[in-house]
Amino acid sequence: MRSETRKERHKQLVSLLRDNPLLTDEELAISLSVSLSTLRLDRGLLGIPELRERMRSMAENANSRLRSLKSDEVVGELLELEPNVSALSVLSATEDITFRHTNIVSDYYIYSQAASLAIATINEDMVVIGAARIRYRKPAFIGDKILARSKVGTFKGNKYVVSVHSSVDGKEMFVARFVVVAKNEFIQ
Amino acid sequence: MRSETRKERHKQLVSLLRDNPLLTDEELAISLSVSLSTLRLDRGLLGIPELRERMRSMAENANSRLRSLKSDEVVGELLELEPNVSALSVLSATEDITFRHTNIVSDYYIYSQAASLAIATINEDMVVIGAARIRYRKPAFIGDKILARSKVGTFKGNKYVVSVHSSVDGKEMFVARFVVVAKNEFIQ
DNA sequence: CTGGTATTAAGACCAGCTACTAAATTAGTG
DNA sequence: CACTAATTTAGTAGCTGGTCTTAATACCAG
Repeated sequence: MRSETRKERHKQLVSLLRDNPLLTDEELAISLSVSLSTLRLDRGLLGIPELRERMRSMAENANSRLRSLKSDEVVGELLELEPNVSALSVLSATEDITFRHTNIVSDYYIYSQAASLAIATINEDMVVIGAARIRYRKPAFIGDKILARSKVGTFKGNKYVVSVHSSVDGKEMFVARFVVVAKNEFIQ
Repeated sequence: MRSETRKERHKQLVSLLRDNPLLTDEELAISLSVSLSTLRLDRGLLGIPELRERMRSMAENANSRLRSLKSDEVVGELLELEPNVSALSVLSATEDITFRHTNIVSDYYIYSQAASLAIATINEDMVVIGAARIRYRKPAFIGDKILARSKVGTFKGNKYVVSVHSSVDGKEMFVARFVVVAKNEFIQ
C-alpha cells in the first residue's frame, strides 16, 4: 500500500479547494497533474461534492452570511426602529462569529451589532461613529440570541449620544455609549 | 400593444428572483405559468443571467466577505510584536471593508484591527476585551494603509490596559484604550 | 384580411459533471 | 523474475440547466 503520493495529493486537493472552492475538476486535475478520472475518483473518496454543488451551498448561505456581516448595513436583524429614539436588533451566534475556535462570540461582532444599531437609530443620510465607551460584562456563546437595544440620549447639533445594551436571556452582556456624528456634507 | 401582461410578468419575475435567486428557469416558468421559451425570452430582455451565473456570483462574494473579517483572528497583518509591551499591524483598505458603498472604511474594521492587535499584544493563552474607550478622529478611505500601534500601559493581576493608535500617512485617525482581561480558567 | 407583437415549439449545442466499465500502469511481495 | 493487488487512466452514455437559432402559432387592432 504505497499510497503516500495519493495521501499527499488528497491534502493538496483539500488545500486547493480551501483557497478557491470554485475550481472545476479540469483545473484541479491540471494543478495536481493527474487525469480527470483520477481527480474525480479522489474527490469521490474525500466526499467532496462537484463544483455546482459547492457553488449552490455557498450561494445558499451567502445569503445568511450576507445578512449577518454587512448585508445592508446592520449586523444582526433589525426588529424595531423608532427613528431618533430607539431600536432593537437580534444577532444569532453561529460558529462563524466565534473567537479562535472557542464557543465564545468574538467581540468584533458584538461591537459591530451595537455600532450598526446605533447608526441605524439615527435618521440622517450619512452617519458615523465618532467615539465610544464600551464594556463587555459577560461572554456570549454559540447558540445565544443577542438582543441589542439602543436609546438616543442627548443630541447637540450633529452629535447624538446613543447608548446600547446587549443581553442574552435577559442578562446584560455588553453596554456601550456611542457618540454618533451626522455628516451633512458628503465627504469625498 | 397588449404587453400589460408581459410587464406585469416581468415585475413578478424580478420579485420572485429577489426572494429566491436560486430558482431554475423551469420553476420560474411554472410559477408564472408560461412556457420555458417565454421565460427565457423574458429573462433575456431583463438582462438577468442564468441560474448558474447567479450562483457563481453569489458564491464569489460570499468568499471575499468571509475572508475579510475574521480571516484568522488578527484583522490586518501583524508586523511587529514584543509580547506584553507593544505591537504593530497594518490593514489595507479595500473596497469590501467600506461603509455603505462609500469610499470610507467602516468603523467595524478599524475597531477590529485595534482590538485584535490589543489581544495579540498580550502574551497569555486566553484573552478577551473587557472594556474600551475609543475615538475616531478622521475617516480612512479605500487605498489607505492603516497602521495600528499598541502599547501596554499598566497591568494589575489579570487586567492589562492597552492603548492603540491607528494612523494613515502619519496622521492619527483613531485612538483607543482597551482593558484586556486574561482568563486563566477556560470558560465553558 | 393583413401586419405586428407575443408566445411557444423544436433542434442543435455546450459545460461540467455522474455512473459505469474496462484497460493500462505501477508498486510490492514471494 | 513473475504474479497480484492497488492505482491510474480512458472511454462511453446520460443528466441538468442552460445557450442560440429558426420556425410555427395565437392574438389583436386597424
